[in-house]
Amino acid sequence: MKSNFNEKQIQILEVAEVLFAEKGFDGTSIRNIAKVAKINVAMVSYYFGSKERLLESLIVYRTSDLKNQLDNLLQEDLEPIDKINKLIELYINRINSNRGIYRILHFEFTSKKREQNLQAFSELKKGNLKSLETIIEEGQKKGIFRKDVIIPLITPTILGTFFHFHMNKPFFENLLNLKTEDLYNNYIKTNLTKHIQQTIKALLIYES
Amino acid sequence: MKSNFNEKQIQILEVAEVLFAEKGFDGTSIRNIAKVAKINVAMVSYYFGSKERLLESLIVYRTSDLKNQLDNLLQEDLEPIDKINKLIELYINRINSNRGIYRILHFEFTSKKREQNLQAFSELKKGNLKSLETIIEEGQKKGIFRKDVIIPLITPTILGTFFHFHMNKPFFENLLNLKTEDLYNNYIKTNLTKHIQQTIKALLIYES
DNA sequence: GTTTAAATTAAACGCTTGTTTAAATTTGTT
DNA sequence: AACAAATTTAAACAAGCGTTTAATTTAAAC
Repeated sequence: MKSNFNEKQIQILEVAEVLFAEKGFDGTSIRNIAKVAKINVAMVSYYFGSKERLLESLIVYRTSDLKNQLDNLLQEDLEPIDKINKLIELYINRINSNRGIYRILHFEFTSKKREQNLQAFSELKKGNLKSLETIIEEGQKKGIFRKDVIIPLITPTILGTFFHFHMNKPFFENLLNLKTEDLYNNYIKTNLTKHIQQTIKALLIYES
Repeated sequence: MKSNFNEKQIQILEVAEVLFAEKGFDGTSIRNIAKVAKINVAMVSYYFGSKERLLESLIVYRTSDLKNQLDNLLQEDLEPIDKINKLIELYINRINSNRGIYRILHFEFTSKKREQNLQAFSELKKGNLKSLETIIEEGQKKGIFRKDVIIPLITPTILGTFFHFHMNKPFFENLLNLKTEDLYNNYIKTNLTKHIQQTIKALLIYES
């Protein structure tokens, strides 16, 4: 898919992503973005109209191809539990390599004041949930998954675990001795991913 | 435990809590706090020194008695799994009835720029983890809990699930038809709490 | 090469920010 | 009642905010 933004716009968007993620939307000024991106303050208004619209553009720019990735996964020929594991891996990989925008989404779109812009984001989440539902129902029909799980609460467990870990990065770096960025990333890719997969598997398959 | 803050200070703190939670630290101005609390803008500086120190005071004011609650739980005469369930309930109840401050902690103390104030908060988290560890090791000794779980990752699953649900409140209100505040609260108290307990139990007890 | 449109700039706009000042008021003590 | 200390106030401060303006430079079209 070709992007609707030109070079200059992308340059601004990517600086904005870093700064919004680092210091929040309110904590970042247009002058701050302009300085880092080495452009004039007026360029943001010129290209995006306003600071608020810059944020919207950023979200469009970064989340437009997730749905495709999920659809591809659904059509693979795998056992339900393997699909779940792959979905967890996909989520974590994706969020982990787009930390900036997901941090921004997490921080800015949970507050009341931005509820009006929520629609596109909300549709994205509903689509994601639908994909998960499809996989789980398939597993239930096959008699592999238990039927008393509340499917909409599984996403919070997957994403919430990851986010809570990542949002408390300094704490866990210290606690688990993850001194370098590589060690930290590796811990996410292996231990944290495995923990989440293990947790969801236990939840779906366990029979008391 | 008696509070170190006088009436006027508490009045300011509680308004600040509401506004910080609602609009974020950067999104809330001292004049905004002053207007809602019906005091003069200068009073914040007079009583707390600065806006930043107001935030620190707020955290002290709201988190000073959690440790006691956890210690009491540890000394109860219960099976490990019941202690875990009670701990989950305690966490959720506590966070749920102090949503403001936990939202603020979650939002403000995960960004790089406030890392220096993190120490007191970090100690709190370490203490909480220690309590959880004690319970799980007890269960492992008794042969009830599996031994290949990564204990520090259980807290992210418990709290992360809750937070992710709560941070996406508008989405889940819509999805699950929780039209009133009462319905929403009740869903947390019953279904969400049960989901988390079920998840952690499955994780701890499941044997492949 | 001239004309037209797009991009970029510096400067200014009015407004809000956190904090300080110094004067006024209230409260407590003798 | 008189004094001192604590509290509260309105006003001012400099600095930063998002956005707009109008002039200038660059690029494209003819």
